[in-house]
Amino acid sequence: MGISERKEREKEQRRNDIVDAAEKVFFKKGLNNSTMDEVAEEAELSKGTLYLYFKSKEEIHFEIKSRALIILKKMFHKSISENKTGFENCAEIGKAYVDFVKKHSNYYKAIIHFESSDCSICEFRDKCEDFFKEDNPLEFFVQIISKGIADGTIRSDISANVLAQTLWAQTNGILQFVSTKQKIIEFAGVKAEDIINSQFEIIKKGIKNK
Amino acid sequence: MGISERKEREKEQRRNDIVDAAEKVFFKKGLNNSTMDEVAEEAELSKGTLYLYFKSKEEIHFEIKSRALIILKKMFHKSISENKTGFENCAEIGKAYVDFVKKHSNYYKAIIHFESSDCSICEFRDKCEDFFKEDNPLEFFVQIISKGIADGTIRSDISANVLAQTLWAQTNGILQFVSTKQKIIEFAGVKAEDIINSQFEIIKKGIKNK
DNA sequence: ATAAAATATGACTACTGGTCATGTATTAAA
DNA sequence: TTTAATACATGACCAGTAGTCATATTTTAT
Repeated sequence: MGISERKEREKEQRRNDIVDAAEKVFFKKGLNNSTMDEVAEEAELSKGTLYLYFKSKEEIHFEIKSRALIILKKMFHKSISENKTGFENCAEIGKAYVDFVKKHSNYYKAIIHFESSDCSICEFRDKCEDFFKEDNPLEFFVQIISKGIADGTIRSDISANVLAQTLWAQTNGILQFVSTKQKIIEFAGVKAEDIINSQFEIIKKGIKNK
Repeated sequence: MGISERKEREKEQRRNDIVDAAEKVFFKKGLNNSTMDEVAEEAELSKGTLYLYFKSKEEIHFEIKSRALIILKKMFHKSISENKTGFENCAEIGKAYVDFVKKHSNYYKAIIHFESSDCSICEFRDKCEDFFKEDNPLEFFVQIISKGIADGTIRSDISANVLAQTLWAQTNGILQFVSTKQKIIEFAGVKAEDIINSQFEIIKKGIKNK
């Protein structure tokens, strides 16, 4: 029987609608200035219904972050030129990330939020698994690093897994810094661009083989 | 007359007492689970009085972060061996930062909080200036980098200012990652230590001259 | 047609950051 | 010493909001 399947689809659809509504509200007014009542109104549902589909405001926000990661992963994929070396691919991915932050700064803020807090949501085993499944750009990055190690363009004394996580965390630090500390950066008489370029230069030297 | 000065001192003292109390409460229960009433009780003052000395809960938290930066800066200073090269000093500072996070994880959380949010408190010009004054470890780091460029042990194609900010932001990314994502890291079968070592290795290669 | 299950509602509660009218202590002036 | 003025302290109170739950409606199964 297809009824339960249809119901499942509808439920999924409604979850999506709620996230759509939340996105509009959160992106417009910021997470902390948005209320669940506003989200409910935007979704044309009652507040109680939101809690039928999500455990908390934070969980909706987490869903937005998941969307962000999906978009980011797609941009990573698109950025790759198959005929280039793993090392060159790495630079392409880096550029794609910078691009993503420029184009989708609101989505990036959602990523920052969950990168910088040991969110209770992530405490569940299955959410950890999520982190390394479809959603996550990191897994793809590991592949590219592996390719670079295999083709001899990336240093081989650090495992692909560790290297990928290191670069991911580092780069998040940089992007977080330039996207939340603009005033301090300009006060110091530096340009965000310079910091990003500097990051690329350091990494290039830092991971190149020999 | 010394009266107004004494009053000034007393006021400063009281501010400190309040921050002491807040620290106890925040560190024990976490910022979000702590209430101003609890802080008031711990400080043996009424809640209204807290607001005579601080504009908001966030401002008290900001003060805790400032303390964290002072401690960190001291550890940076202590870590330096005068007779070594700028390049070697950089590694010492890096180690000192890792040390700080281990020893003072609560203080580090306060730093993370303000590194990862474009906090409204920092919007004022004078707070930006603070960022580069007594409190801030970054200024000292710039000096060390400059030393390294001068003694030829650190690459000179990136300005000391830019390089320092880049490394600072990067390293924050790493430390934030390992201190908030332990579960994900271990789930991936990696050790936090490995990521930190990997970071050091990349940076060493990345900033060494020639 | 009817019972049961699933879904939706919005008034309500609990909590908490921040305020403010009302003190009380301290200092300056008469 | 008395009085006025200023600075400091208080806690009952307010406003805003995440999350709940008894009730109502719709959908499905019998």
